[in-house]
This record gives sequence, structure tokens and C-alpha cells, in this order.
Amino acid sequence: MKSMNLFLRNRTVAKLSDVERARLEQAVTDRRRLPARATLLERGEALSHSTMLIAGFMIRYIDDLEGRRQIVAFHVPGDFVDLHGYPLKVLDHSIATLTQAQIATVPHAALKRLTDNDVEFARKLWASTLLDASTHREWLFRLGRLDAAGRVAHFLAETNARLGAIGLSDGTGYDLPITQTDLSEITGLTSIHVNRVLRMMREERVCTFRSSRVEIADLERLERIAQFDPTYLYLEADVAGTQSLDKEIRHG
Amino acid sequence: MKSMNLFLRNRTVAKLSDVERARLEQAVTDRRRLPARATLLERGEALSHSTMLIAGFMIRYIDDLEGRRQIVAFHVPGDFVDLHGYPLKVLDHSIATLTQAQIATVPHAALKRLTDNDVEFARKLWASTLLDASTHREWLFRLGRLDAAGRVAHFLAETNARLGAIGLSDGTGYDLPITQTDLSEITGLTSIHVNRVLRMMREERVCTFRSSRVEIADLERLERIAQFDPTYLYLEADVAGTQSLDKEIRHG
DNA sequence: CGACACGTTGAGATATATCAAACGTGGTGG
DNA sequence: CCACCACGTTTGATATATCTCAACGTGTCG
Repeated sequence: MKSMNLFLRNRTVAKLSDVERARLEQAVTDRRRLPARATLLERGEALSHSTMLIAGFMIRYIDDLEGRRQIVAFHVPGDFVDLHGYPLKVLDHSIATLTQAQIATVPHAALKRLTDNDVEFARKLWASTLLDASTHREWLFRLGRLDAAGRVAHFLAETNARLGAIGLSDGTGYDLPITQTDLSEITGLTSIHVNRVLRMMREERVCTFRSSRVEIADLERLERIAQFDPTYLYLEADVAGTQSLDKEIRHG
Repeated sequence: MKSMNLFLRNRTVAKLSDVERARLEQAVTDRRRLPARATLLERGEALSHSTMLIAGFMIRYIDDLEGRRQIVAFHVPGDFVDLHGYPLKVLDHSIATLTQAQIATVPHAALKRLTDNDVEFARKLWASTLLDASTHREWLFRLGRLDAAGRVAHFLAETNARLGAIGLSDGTGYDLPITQTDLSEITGLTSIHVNRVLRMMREERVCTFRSSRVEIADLERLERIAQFDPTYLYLEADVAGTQSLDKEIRHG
């Protein structure tokens, strides 16, 4: 599989041309497989290349004093996991795999070469890092304004939409081989409480999360519980099985 | 006052040269004053220019279904409030003033002109938007892992450090003309609980927040309660009155 | 088969929210 | 200059969501 096939797939901003995609592809110097739950980068390390996720799931996280981690980003195939490390040079967080993963590496020198000659391309890469920032903001909304059920539902709805955009969800379910503890580190809850929320969702026939798979029984209700409005993902309108709320509701 | 004087002041990344600063200054087409609590931009609006905050405080926020807002970013003088609107074109959140504010406007056409001819400068602007993303991530940590006292303390410690970098805090106190309700919308708490936390901080002689002013009695304790580690701000080492934790503690 | 990681459940503790009311205080109009 | 109003702050009593601790269940893999 080409590494860059999924990058910015079905996004409304920063759409890459075939030429740009090919150039990025050529800049890949290394492809490899990472085991599950492996740390790729520690907070504070200097970077000389960036990582494209081709298959599997990765996270970015920050630890507190007791070593409990807060996951601040969740990555799906096609995500340029640490492209922001190119302009920033040092990262303020760590990066790890959640599942076994396949990655491709692009040296910063190559990115420099590509962007020095092509302002438009540089602007697209810039925009792609801002999509991550947009997702950060929605996560802030999630943690600051939603209760436990809303947070879990929001993550499941968001992941459904993102996976839909890359062909890994048809809107009725998707594979998600992560633990309830991972989910708790994403949602700022305890794994025990996540478990109770999941039971409630199962009993209420909203969705199930069992043996590494999410089955969505009632997408509309899931997204309502989550107050999910996919605007922030900048996805093409027809992508994914997302019902989405009538925009007026949220904007009203 | 020159609009761009404070932009990226005392940051370790994306430091601007005098020439770059002057060019940005020349790109300013408009300066004006905004009243307190005025909305500058609504989520979803298309943008043709970006806003530099010169004086006062502004926020970016997302509303939930009941119209309660979650503040996702807090801006101090010298911040390019919506530079990310240049590559993104449409924003996923709203922007408003908290206090009376003074702003300068830079048209996107001018930004295009400046960056088309200067790749290095473009990369710096890119990096500056990534500093915001870094702050978003720390806020996720704050909401996901800290209790009420920690969250309030974290915001006060962060603001102390950021204001220190632009000469508006000497580490013992600073002006912060916002309400406890604003604070609650930043920290994801109720204003009543924020009030109780503030009382505790006052009684414990950590800091006071009264009549629009923060007085820090014990910065080290404030930062410990907040688990505050300013790495994510990418500030010059000697700036601000921040004590900061020994890095080893947090990284361990 | 046993070990280990992950999931599930219950009982009780605790942090934070909610509801209600009183208290400043600065600004405005009479 | 006073009276009043609006807004923000403060406090108390009570409700509730989530956490903590502890135990038990279940599937997978060596």
C-alpha cells in the first residue's frame, strides 16, 4: 500500500493533488512495523523526521505526576502523527502505538526541500496540522462540557466519522482494538466508570463495544448523546455514516 | 504602540527577525478598539483577514446545545488570535473579547504576499500556530487529569507565565479583569465551585483573585497544585516569574 | 493448566453540581 | 447626593456523578 494514500482523504481543506501526493510518497525513506503499546517518541526529544501512520492506531499523551496519562490525540491511518514536529523541532508530549502499527518515515530535510519550492504545498501541510488543533479544541469541549456518557459517545462518534472518511467504517460499526482503560485515558474518566457507561449504552441499544469492535445500533442517538457536530473535522459532506446534528441546533 | 511588538516575544521557537517584524507591521491595515464581551467572529464564518491582539484579553469558545460555552483558548496581548484562519479559511469556533481590547488586522492577501516570497518566514508563522495547539494539549491535560483546585491553579500559573513573557507580570501578581464565571468556562467547573476553590487558595495563602487582580503569595505552591510545567509554552528560560517544577519530576 | 490482562459488579466515599438566598458594589437616573 | 438596579460574589444545604476499593469473572496464551 502507498503510504500517502489516505493522507487528508476526504477533507475539505488542504486537498492534495496527485503530484503532491506522489512527491510526499517519494520522500518516504523508511517503512516499518511497530508493536502494540510501544513508545515512539518521548516528550522533549528533538526530531529529525516525521511519521505517517499507515495502519493501526497511535496516540499522543501527557503524563501527570503520578504517571497517569492523559491521551491528547488519537490517530487513525492516514494521519501525519507528528508533522508539527517539523516546524516545532521539539515536542511537548509523547507518542506511542496503541495497537500494532505500520508507519512510514519522512525526513524533515525532505519536507524542507519539498516546501521550499512549493508555497502552496507548504500551506497545505500547514493546514493539515491545524486540523489536529481543531480536533484538540473539540476534545476540550468534550472534557469541559460533557458528562461521562457524552464523552464516551463523543469519542465513538468522532472515531466513526474519521474512520468513515478513510473507508474503515460504514457507519454501522468498526474495529477498535483498544482497552477500556485506553478509553478512560481519552475521556478523563476511570476505566470502571467507562465500563458502566458502556453497559448503559448496550442496555439502551445505542451501541456496543466488545472484543475490539464497536457496533453502532443507533447512530443518531449516539451522536445526540455526544452533541456531535462533525464540522471541526472538515470532512467532505457525504463521507462516513455520520448523521450529524442539524447545524442550527448547535449554532443556535 | 507597534502592533507586532509583542508577537512571539520571548519564545524559543519561531523568533522573528526585525525585518520580519517590520514586514508584518506594514501588513496591518486596520487598528481598532473592541468593547468588552463582544463577539468578533462566529463559528463557520469565512475569513479574509487575521487579528493580532494588542491589548486586553480575548477568548475562543465552543457552545454546547444549551448555549453554555466552553472556552478553548485564552489570548493575551501579542497573540495572533486567528492566524490559523489563514490556511483553514473557516473556523470551527467563535472568537470574542473578554475585556475591552485593542486589535490590529492583517489581510490574508498580505500574508500570502509575505509568505510566498519567504519560506522561512512562512515556517515561523506555521510554528506560531502550533504553539496554540501545544497549549490546547496542555489544557486537555488540565481538564482530564486535574481536580478543581488544580485546574484553577493551572490557569493562573499559565497566565502568570504568559503575561510574564510580555512584561505584564513580575511573578508576584498581574491584572486579570475577568469574572469567576469566565474562569469556570475555562476550567469546566461551575462558577460557584470556582468561588470555593478561590476561597481555599486565599485561606491557604497560595494566591488571591480579587477586584480584577491576581496576587500570588506562593508561586511555588501554586505551580505544584497545578502540576505546572511550562515546557509547552516554549518560553525562553529566564522569562516570567515561573518557578516551574524540576523537569525530572514530570518526565520521570 | 495456570497465569495474567482485561472486564464486570457492588458498596461506600467524595468531589462537584444544583438550588436558593443574601451580600457587595459600581453605575445610572432622578 | 441618594436610591436603585444589575451584575458579580459569597455562603449554605442538598443532590448527584464519578471515584475508590475490593472482589470476582472471563478469555487468551504460553
